[in-house]
Amino acid sequence: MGSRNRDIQWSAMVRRREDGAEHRPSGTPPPKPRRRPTIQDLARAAATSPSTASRALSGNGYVAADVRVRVLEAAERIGYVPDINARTLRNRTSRAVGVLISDLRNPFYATLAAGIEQRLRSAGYHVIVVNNDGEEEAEVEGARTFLAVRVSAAIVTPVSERAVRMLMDDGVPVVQADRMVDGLTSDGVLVDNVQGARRITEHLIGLGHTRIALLIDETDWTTGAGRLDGYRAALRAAGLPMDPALVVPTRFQPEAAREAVTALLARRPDVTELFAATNMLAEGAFQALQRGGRRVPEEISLVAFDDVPWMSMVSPGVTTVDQHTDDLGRTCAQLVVDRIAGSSAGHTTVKYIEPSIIIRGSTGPPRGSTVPAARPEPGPLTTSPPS
Amino acid sequence: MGSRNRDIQWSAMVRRREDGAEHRPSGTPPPKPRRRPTIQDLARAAATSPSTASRALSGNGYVAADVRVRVLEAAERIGYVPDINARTLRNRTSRAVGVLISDLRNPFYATLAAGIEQRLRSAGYHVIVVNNDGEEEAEVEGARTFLAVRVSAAIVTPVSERAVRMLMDDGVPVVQADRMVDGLTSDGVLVDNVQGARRITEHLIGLGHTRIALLIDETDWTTGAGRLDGYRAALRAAGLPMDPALVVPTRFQPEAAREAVTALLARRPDVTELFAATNMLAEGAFQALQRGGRRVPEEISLVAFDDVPWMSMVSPGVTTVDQHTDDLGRTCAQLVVDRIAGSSAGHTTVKYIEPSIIIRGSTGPPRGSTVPAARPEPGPLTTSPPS
DNA sequence: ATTTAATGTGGCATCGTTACCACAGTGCGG
DNA sequence: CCGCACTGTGGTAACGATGCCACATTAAAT
Repeated sequence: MGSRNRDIQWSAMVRRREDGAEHRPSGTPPPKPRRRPTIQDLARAAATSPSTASRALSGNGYVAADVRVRVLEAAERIGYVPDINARTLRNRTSRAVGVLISDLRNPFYATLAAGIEQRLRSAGYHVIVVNNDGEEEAEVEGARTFLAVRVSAAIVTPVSERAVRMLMDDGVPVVQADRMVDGLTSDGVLVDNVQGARRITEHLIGLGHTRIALLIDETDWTTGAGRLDGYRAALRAAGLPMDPALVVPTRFQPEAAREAVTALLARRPDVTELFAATNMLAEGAFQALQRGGRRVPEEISLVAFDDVPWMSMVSPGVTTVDQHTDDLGRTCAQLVVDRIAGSSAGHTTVKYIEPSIIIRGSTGPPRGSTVPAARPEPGPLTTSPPS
Repeated sequence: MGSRNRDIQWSAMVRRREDGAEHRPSGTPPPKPRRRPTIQDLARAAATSPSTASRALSGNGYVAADVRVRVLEAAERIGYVPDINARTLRNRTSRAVGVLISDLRNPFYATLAAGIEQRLRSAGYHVIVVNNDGEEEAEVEGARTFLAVRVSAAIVTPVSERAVRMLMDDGVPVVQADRMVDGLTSDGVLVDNVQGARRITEHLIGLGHTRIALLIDETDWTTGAGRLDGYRAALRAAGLPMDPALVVPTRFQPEAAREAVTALLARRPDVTELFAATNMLAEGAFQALQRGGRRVPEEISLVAFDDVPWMSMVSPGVTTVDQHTDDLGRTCAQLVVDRIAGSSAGHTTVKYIEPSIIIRGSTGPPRGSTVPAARPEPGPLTTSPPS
């Protein structure tokens, strides 16, 4: 399959083709693309008409058994591959779905995309991926691309209202993933942020923490707002004081979070617990604690929302809310499939993914607590049923 | 933008639309897609002909200035978006590029895809992503999809020979990424695996290690073969014995690597250094060391090939070979752009990405060494120039 | 004044596929 | 024996965009 001979691979930075192809001056257009066999060629090869060949391939309408076989064999023989563009043009509907996400480099979005692609592919769709890097312009540009290729649906982790609205205005079914634009009625799959945040906060309270800082980058979306609400609800329910200074705003980058945490710890040495609202913020928080030489969880505990790989690699592992991102992606894809099939016509569906809590070593009783530390390390374990 | 009001978001698991749309029984096809304006509609709206409208939009051929303005305004007004399928059909060339990769959930591939998408998007292409999960069947299926949509090029991290060959046989320009199928002459972007492995092995030898185990999952591809060769070359150059029992084969999953490492350490307690050939293997190796209670790097050192996020989060951080994956992806995309533009016609290009070494805390002198440990922790630092 | 060039415009065929329709056989019941 | 349902086939017209070509108008050159 591959080469075992490194010398061959290694011999040159640039290999030149040795075939007889004339050297064409650079700048000239590439050689005319080889003409691909059309259904006309196929019909000829199978000694029938294009209409019949089409019916034989698609299974719509009458075709004699032997003719069908002839057509299929001929298709195989001449390497016929139908032109999706022509088909889409004619049928006015495609098997393409647009996926518009914020940042493939973030494992959350990568996993989401993987889940979406997996299910859509097995349902016979292909996926056009546009990354928007969190920028509205790129998002709108992506939406325009989706309209241009006539995708039959789009899955979007929205950054702004415009893109989703554009798509919906044009009649493209949209599934919003992870968060939804307020006021736009589309299908969606959300995580139960309130419940996840509340449950993990309760876990902390149960350990004896009373001064829990929440590190958060936005509260404009249901994600941030829900996590804040869950945090507050847990405090309220436990009758704990709600100290506004413990809700620490930050930008979304790890570096920003790191600085925010460092500043917080200097300002409020009484904090015994950090709750990072996203995996990026958790990254910064973790680094701040590490560089500050804080022992976790003896001096200070840490929890996160959104489980990503590094959290189970570090020690102590980070206690976190598992969003079941893969499932989130697959569910989005399923809604798309249902919507296209028409089985969800007449109403929109918003599904909630029930997150679970993964308790690792980063949480323990607050320092000075009389309760002996019962650390479940090693080996992450889940305390809630799968969603 | 988003909702601050969790109660609204929260009120129901499934919201039903309140508009007057009649409830259609499920199973029936969705309502007819709203007819999108065509270039005919645009021409009418701009009081001109389709030909002129086309010229006005594309900039090919003569159009009076005022007419151009009228057309552009009309396009904006009626929301005209050209149909890519019709255009592709007519032009026999598209702005779509297929990307066929192994595993979006692996940060290596996710980053690669992100780099590819980024550059292609800025060059005006859109990307069709197919994940093959390392399976040949899925890969071939993906290639078939690319042929069907008439992509103008494809970027592939090959799993088998078939898919790449299929594409090339059909005249689709292919850029092979990370590894290349032996005997197929296409553009490609590879990492200088030999050099990377050699340099990091030399680093270990410089620290005093002599019994360095290489954990590796395959040597059939240039990736594995190159890393093995680099490892051997460094040993040879240093005059160290080449113990075949220290080249440890394993399957590619972290779990397999974990078991392989555990078994190795039991069998060969004299090993002072582990070199994991991929990020997945490093994950397993790291876990094995952690669970086995080995102190790193005092008892045993660890290095990896391919830097992924968790390696800089754990402590000690993992010394590793940085493949500049993002750059790898962007370079692939650039080759595609050049190939389509015809500027690389007449020869194929294979580019090598020069990796660099990131020294973190997981490497130190072997136990029993008289040289005092000079640990550069904390703070990763790069010892080589960027590629 | 007449040719020639430059600027502009619209008609038309085409890309490859499919659905609709007309039509041709066959078998069967009345 | 005729009509009718059923099976099966191929012709044809679209889907929407575009580039070629013919043609029209004006400006410039002889």
